[in-house]
Amino acid sequence: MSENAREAILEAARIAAQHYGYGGINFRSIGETVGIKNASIYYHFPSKADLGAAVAKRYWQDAVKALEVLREENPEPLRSLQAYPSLFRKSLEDGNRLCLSSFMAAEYVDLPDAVRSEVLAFADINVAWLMARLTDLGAGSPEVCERRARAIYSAIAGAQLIARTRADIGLYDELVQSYQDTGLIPA
Amino acid sequence: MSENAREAILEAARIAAQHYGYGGINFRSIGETVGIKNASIYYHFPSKADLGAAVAKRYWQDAVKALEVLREENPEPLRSLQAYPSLFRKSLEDGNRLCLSSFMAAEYVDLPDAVRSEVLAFADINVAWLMARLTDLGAGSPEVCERRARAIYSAIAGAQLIARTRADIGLYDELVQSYQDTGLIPA
DNA sequence: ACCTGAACACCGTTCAAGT
DNA sequence: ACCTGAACACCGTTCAAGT
Repeated sequence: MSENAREAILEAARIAAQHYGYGGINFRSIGETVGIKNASIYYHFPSKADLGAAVAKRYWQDAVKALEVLREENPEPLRSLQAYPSLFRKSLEDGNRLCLSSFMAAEYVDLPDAVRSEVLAFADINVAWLMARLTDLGAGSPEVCERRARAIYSAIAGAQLIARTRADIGLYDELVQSYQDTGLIPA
Repeated sequence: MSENAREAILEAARIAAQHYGYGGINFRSIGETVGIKNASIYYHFPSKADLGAAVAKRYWQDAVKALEVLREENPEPLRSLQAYPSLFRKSLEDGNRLCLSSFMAAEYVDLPDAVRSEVLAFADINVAWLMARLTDLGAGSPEVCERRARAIYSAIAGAQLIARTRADIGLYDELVQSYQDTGLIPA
C-alpha cells in the first residue's frame, strides 16, 4: 500500500500539472483523488517542490523512452526528424494539453530550483536527440547540428503553445508543415 | 485621485503579470503598492478576471503601436521583418520577462474568458502585421503569407520561451539567427 | 465617490497525536 | 510505517459600514 500511495500521488500530480501547470498541483484535491488527507502527502513528499520535481523528472525520463522508440521505428534519420513533431502533437490530441516543460518554462521564475533543473533536463534530452539525428543525416559540424537542433525544438514548443490557445490541432500541423516547407525542419 | 488609483492598480497588475503571469496578480500586494486596501480594488475592477483582461488588452494595444513604429522606422519590408524579433527580445532584456501573451497562453485553461480573448488578440495583431509585411515583400498569395506569418510568430514565441528558461539572451539571438539562416524568417 | 474591516472558503505547510 | 485533525499564514471575494 505504501508504494501505491506514493505512485497514486505522483500520478494525480502529473495529471494536474499537465492540465494546469505547477501551480495547479493542489494538495487537497490530490488527497481526495488518492483517498488520503492532504497532510498525509507530506509523509511521501516533503514539499510541493519535491512533488513537482518528481513529476517533472519522470516526465523527461518518459520522453527519453519515447524518443528511443521513435528512433527505432524510424531508423532513417530524415524520417525520424519528420516524425519528431508527432510527439508534441500527442499532448494536443490528448485534451489540448501543453508539454509539461513548456508549461513550467512559463512559470519559470516561480519554480523551486529542484523543479527548474528537471524542466531544463527535458529540453536537454530533446536537443540531444535532435542533434544526434541531424548528425546522422550529415547536416554539418557538431556546432551546426546543435544550433539547428535548438531551433527545431524551440519552434516546435512555440507551435504547440500557439496551437493550444486556439484548441486547434490543424493549426499545429500547419505550423509544422511551414517549418518543413521553409527548411527549418529537414524534409 | 480616482483615475490615478485605477491607473496605479493597472500598472501594478501589469508588472506582476509580466513577471509571474495571471496567477501572479495578487490583490493584497497590489493594494500595498498602490496604497489602498485590497478590498478597495473591487471598486475599480469588479474581479481579478476584469483586471487581468484590462492588463492584457492594454498590452496588445501597446504592441500595435510598437509594430507601427517598427514599420515606420523600417519602410523596407525585408528590413522590418528582420527587425521584428527585436520586439520580443526587449522582454528578455528587461528582467528576463516573457511576452505576456505567451505567459497567459501557458495558463490558458485557467484563464477567464475575458482574459483569453485579449490574449488571442495579441497573437492576431502580430500575425496581421507579419502578413502585411510579407505581402509587401511579395512573398506570395494571401494564404501563403498568412501561413508564413503564423509560423514566424510561433517560432519567435518559442524562442523567447526557451531562452528565458536559460536566462540567456544570446540563446534567443542564436535561435533567431537560425530561423533566418534556414529561411523561415526572410533574410 | 471612494475606501475600510471583518468575514468567507480556499491554499501550502506544520505538528502533535493517533494506529 | 503511515495517517489524521487542527492550526497557521496566505489567497480572491463579499458586504455592511464608514467618510
